[in-house]
Amino acid sequence: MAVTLKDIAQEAGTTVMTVSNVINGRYGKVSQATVDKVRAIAEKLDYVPSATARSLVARSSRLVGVLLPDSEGSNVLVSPHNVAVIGVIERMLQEHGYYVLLRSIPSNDPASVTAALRSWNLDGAVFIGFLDSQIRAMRATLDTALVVLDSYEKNSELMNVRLNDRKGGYLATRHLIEKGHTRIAFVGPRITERGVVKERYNGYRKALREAGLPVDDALIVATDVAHANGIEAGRLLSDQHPDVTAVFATADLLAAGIMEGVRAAGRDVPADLSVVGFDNLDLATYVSPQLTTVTQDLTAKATRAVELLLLSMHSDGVPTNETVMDVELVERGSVRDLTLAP
Amino acid sequence: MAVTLKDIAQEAGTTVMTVSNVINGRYGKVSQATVDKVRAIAEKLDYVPSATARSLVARSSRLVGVLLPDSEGSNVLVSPHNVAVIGVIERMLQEHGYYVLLRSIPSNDPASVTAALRSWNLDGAVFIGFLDSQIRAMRATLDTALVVLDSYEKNSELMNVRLNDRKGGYLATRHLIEKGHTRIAFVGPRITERGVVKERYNGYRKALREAGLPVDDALIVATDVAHANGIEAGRLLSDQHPDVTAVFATADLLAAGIMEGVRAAGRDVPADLSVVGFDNLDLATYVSPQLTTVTQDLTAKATRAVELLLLSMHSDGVPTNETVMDVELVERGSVRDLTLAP
DNA sequence: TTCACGAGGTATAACGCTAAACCTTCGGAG
DNA sequence: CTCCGAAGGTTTAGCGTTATACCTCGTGAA
Repeated sequence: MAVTLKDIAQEAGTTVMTVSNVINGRYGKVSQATVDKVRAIAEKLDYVPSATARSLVARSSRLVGVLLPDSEGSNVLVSPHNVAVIGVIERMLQEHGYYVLLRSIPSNDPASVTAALRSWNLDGAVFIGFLDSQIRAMRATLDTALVVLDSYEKNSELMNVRLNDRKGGYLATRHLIEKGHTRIAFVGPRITERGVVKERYNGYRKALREAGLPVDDALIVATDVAHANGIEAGRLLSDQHPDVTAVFATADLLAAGIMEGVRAAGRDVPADLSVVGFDNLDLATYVSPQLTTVTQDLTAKATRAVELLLLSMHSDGVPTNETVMDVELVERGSVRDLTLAP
Repeated sequence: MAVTLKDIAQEAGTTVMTVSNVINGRYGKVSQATVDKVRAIAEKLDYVPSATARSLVARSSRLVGVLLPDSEGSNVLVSPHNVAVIGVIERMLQEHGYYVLLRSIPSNDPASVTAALRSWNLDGAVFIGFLDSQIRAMRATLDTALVVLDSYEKNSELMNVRLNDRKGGYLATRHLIEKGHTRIAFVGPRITERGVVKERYNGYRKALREAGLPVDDALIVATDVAHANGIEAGRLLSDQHPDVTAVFATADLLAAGIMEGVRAAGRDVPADLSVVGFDNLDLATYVSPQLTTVTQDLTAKATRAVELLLLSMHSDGVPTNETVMDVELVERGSVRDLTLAP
């Protein structure tokens, strides 16, 4: 049985309220002698205040939900990005005295779980990696301060922190152009109306246009972003598009696969085909040649998200609508410089 | 302001207690008419019971702590293993009506945070990836049902779920022996009195002895388990031990590095050197040749851990002391069969 | 001498919920 | 016609805290 204020009060021969005052540093109302006595007893009994009781009266739980989609067995935790992000978020919230309630959300019926979460009276929530439709469903049932990571919905009052994917696509493609490439393939998931891929594609287009190069739809390879898909894409590219000298892949995993596929087809990276990825996974430095890729500052992203969340938890005005985090290109060994003598 | 039992009672013209009975399915005490009315109103007002209030009276929080060590910026979440494990744990606990409180613990002063956690009156806790000394410190302050993942402490009353690392080392080495290798290096962290590495090493020794092969300390390479260390080790092995035809590396990351180092030294895997790893990371299938490695069933491990935890949460008797999960060898392309004609 | 005031408390109520004891009514059984 | 028990409640108390209002001194000013 846990020690309560009452226990301390009894032993100190005073009231619960006085003990509470001491524990919470509300001196002013208490004599030094009492403070000392209560302090000593609390220490001796190893008193820890009850978070639940406090939540009840304070009408604030000090709990922040971190919600991830759970698609039958493999949830988004799996992405190394999100893992790092969650780590940073947890640590920051901890510093501010908040606790993290981790919850995976069934993709088919997100609202069912958010309803359950509401019972915890969360002070805030972070959504990571959800589809827009899911976000909308959850936001409706869960009633808290809220920040979303990586949403691409336009017309919303959500606080959203996402990457500058367009710039990423642009930087990758421009880099290839600067190195003398003119036939540059775009490999990634099917391009939709809006979303990450569309953004990256827009950056790709922009770079091409800016350089006066044609945008050739034949150079767009639509595929999933797993390693195996990359291998296939690399083969295909080598076989059917021998004129292509460079690829921008929307994910490192894909890029790594492409490198292997190209090699399997008897060609070489970067001699015959240059590759730029996106994400800067650890993997990018494990492959050889090491992968030139687009990188983001995960810590900065997570930090920004928590800052925004804390802000909107403490003041009711929603401060910003969308924060777009910067990206950079990391040059490594997977791009050949065609402007040098052959 | 959240809807409470009181609100419903008012609107239904009855008492809080009756509403509580209806909400919790304690019929028997309530007429069908009342049940229906209260139900309807609760639905209409979108009532969700307060978890904090319930915790307070039930003296059980429905909260399970999942604790991870946090060593200045990069916590153990980073390991893909633990990520998967946490995912499974969360989902299982969710099914049983528990919520997960995720917490990273400063490695230097673990007890400070566990004290704070105690205020949540956790129903249980899972420790993942801690050192024995830390576990002891935390166990002392945190007073709950408890299950530990991957501890190698012997003499304890902890419930511990760990891998059969010894068997892993044994299987890897035996496989190499079966393929005709006799000079087999062991690459991994320094071997300590007890712990993962020691266990794997014991397995390695056992396989060698069993085959009547000498155990040569010169073939033990102590190193960290990062990719870069692997490269170095691969080089070193190629340069200084040309007679060695096979390596057992205690981690896939290391194994992948070794493969690269060997290649950098102008030799080939598996032609000149065979490599077996440990972990079966995704990476193992991304490298070429694909890595032969020791694998574990992460889901089984996480499941077992939660089962044990639930057990010890519900009954006070500590059921088991240590559960050792099985491992298997996955054969892929990084081992050469020397018994075939050259 | 009286009064106001501050210092150092104590008492009460409330947060939202549940367990347990306590009231009504009503329809039989004795 | 009295008493009993069941059905369908209601009341009271309590989980561990905190906010707020309320007491009781002793001191210094009027």
